[in-house]
Amino acid sequence: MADDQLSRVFSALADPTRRDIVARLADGDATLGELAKPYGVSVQAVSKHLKVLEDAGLVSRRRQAQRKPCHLEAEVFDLMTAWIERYRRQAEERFRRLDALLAAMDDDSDSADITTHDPARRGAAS
Amino acid sequence: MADDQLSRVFSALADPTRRDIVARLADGDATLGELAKPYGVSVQAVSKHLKVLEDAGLVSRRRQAQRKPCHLEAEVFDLMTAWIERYRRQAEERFRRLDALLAAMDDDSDSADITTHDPARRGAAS
DNA sequence: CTCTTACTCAACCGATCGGTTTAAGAAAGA
DNA sequence: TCTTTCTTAAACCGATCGGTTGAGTAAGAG
Repeated sequence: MADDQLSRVFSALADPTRRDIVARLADGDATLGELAKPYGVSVQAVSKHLKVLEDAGLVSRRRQAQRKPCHLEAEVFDLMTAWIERYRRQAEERFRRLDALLAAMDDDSDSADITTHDPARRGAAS
Repeated sequence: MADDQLSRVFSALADPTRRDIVARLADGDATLGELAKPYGVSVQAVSKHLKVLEDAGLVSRRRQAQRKPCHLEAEVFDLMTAWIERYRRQAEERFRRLDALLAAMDDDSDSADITTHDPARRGAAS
């Protein structure tokens, strides 16, 4: 995997177990042992998941006696939403312009062939 | 990798090349050949990237003569932002309550009721 | 029909991933 | 100190990933 933070964050959240861990940490800090219980895997496996989340900056941990509770660092979410929103907006702006163009061509129709974008596709989710 | 769509979307965007492809498609549809040019890898490699994006629902393609232009399906972004916002909000709400609790304990410092936040509560995800 | 363009399929390769088991810290309590 | 509890490290394994090369398909253009 690439070593930039955005890649690490997306990659970390690509795993359902790690997303579930994040979901539980949104509710409150927890230790490795607590986090590991619900899953049918070893504590060591969950420890690895935690390390991935930590490397992505999504989780921080501070030693506290023997324990080392995990804390969700929600700010990193902003990195993703910023990226996502940027290109969503860009795509939407592009659609807006295309729709305007098509509308204009509808008014005075018989010029220009438009093969670059099929308006029938708009709004078709996946 | 897990086979649910959220995992596929996060996983697809965990790769910088694929994010760059998405960025370029936000600017307008493009063919495989066009997309492949800037990268120092084979056309086949880029074709694989496109397949990953297609399986995630981020890109659609329709045959058009020999070509098969790629089109960005920006609606899938909503799936991610919904997930991200949910847990960001949840974490922020939690912080808000904790701050309020600490403030209350500061005001009248011996009757604090710590049961308002139950750390054992489980949030389901994925 | 042949040639060229655009794309895909299949096999392979090294690296990484998610999991295991086994072993080794690190900190508190007896 | 010895024990117990919680966490990490190391080695290993099968599966998947990102890339390659080489051959194959689809559809104009001559």
